[in-house]
Amino acid sequence: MNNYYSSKSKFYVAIDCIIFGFNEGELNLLLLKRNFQPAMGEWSLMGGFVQENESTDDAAKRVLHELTGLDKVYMEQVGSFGSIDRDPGERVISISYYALININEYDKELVQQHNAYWVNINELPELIFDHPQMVEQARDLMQQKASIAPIGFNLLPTLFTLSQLQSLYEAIYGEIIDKRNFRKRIAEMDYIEKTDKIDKTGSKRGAALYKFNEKAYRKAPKFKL
Amino acid sequence: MNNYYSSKSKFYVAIDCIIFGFNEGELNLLLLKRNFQPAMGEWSLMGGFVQENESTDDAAKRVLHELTGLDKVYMEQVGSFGSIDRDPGERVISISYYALININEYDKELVQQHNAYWVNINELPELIFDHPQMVEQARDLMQQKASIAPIGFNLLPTLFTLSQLQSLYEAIYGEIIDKRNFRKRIAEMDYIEKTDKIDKTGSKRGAALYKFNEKAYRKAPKFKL
DNA sequence: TCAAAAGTGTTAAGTTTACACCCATGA
DNA sequence: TCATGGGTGTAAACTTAACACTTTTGA
Repeated sequence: MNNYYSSKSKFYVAIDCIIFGFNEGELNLLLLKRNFQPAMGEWSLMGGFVQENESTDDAAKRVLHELTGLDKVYMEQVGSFGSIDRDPGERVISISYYALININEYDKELVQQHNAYWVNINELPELIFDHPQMVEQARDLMQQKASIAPIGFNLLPTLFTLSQLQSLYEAIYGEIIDKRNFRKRIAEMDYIEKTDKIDKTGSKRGAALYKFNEKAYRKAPKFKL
Repeated sequence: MNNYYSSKSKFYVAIDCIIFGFNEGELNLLLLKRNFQPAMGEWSLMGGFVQENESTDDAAKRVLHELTGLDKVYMEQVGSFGSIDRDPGERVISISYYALININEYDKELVQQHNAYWVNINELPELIFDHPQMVEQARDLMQQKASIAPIGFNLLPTLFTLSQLQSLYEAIYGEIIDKRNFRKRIAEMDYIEKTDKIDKTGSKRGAALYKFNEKAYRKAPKFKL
């Protein structure tokens, strides 16, 4: 250590993850009912401490992986939270990230081991520390980002119906969307491709399944929903 | 310290400030030509380390104050930067904030002592570490925020002409704006109030001076530029 | 046969953009 | 008197929002 840094303080730096999932028309968060200290028995976000050998982005991936078993998940930094007493046990500076996962693909055993549950985002329990603010900021940021970039597909299966997609955006924005206007806008996005597959689970008639074509999107990256 | 935290690593946490000023139709950043180690002689953002007795937001205010002498400045967190080797001297996690200041009101002596200079944002020198990314993110965030909230006024004197205001927004967006359309939009914002004062410095004819009425804005907070 | 979700176009309203000349004044 | 920035309105283009009925099929 050279002299320049020697008189400075060091801090614990934590990661907290706001994990979004989408199921049956509702946005959900994956929350821990803590079976460990501190704040045992209370609800919190999944978290962990940054380690020496990893960047903060890598730490966020690791923490998400520890709970869900998932890799290569869409994550975005929300920001850092640095009030002196935000964690009553110790001074901890936390960096929060949100993640968008397909609710069918996570490791259910790991989640059970952590005592984690999907909770409807409109019916959240009380959360510890400043986690409510983290959730609020994550939600705002995700909503904003989802309106200008095609990140919503991370919350859906590879193949989805337009009704599912619409219902997802209705959940993200918290408002209903006109079906014809919605489909008109989707039709203009050539990278949202109709497949020849039909989903029969959602209706008697059956609905066409679509997929998001990442490569085609990169060629014509215009998106607005 | 309780057992929960004891095995975890601690980190230096720094603040870096992207300080925006506006002068003669141009956006500028206040940058240091470092007369200290590390990276002496190179250009960087103003920075400092977070201390035990302050929140990260307070640390950002302190760091800005150390350079400019200013208090109560509009600041917003850009995000945290946590690559392992971002600071080649030591592992340092940095949180960056941008600040909007009135270029007429800072403490010039302090700035001189720090060997800091205003640099046109379109002619920036090479910056150390990951400061270029911080600047880019700050610029994007500020531009985005300026379009939906009346933060631009922080870059102007209390009284300003519509030409100055337009020129500011042209600098923020990096594109020219139609004068009549611009003034139409301003006229709809009742909280941007015409005073009976005239600025004669910018033209022979003289231009009406306007002011931003914060209280009136809070009653009808609609803004879009 | 009917309930339930899928699918499909047109029009009105609102917003955004383009555009050109006169005014007041000090040098 | 003229060069300079200040100040003003209208029409066309475009975007967004509102709206209702037919189709398919399994129960």
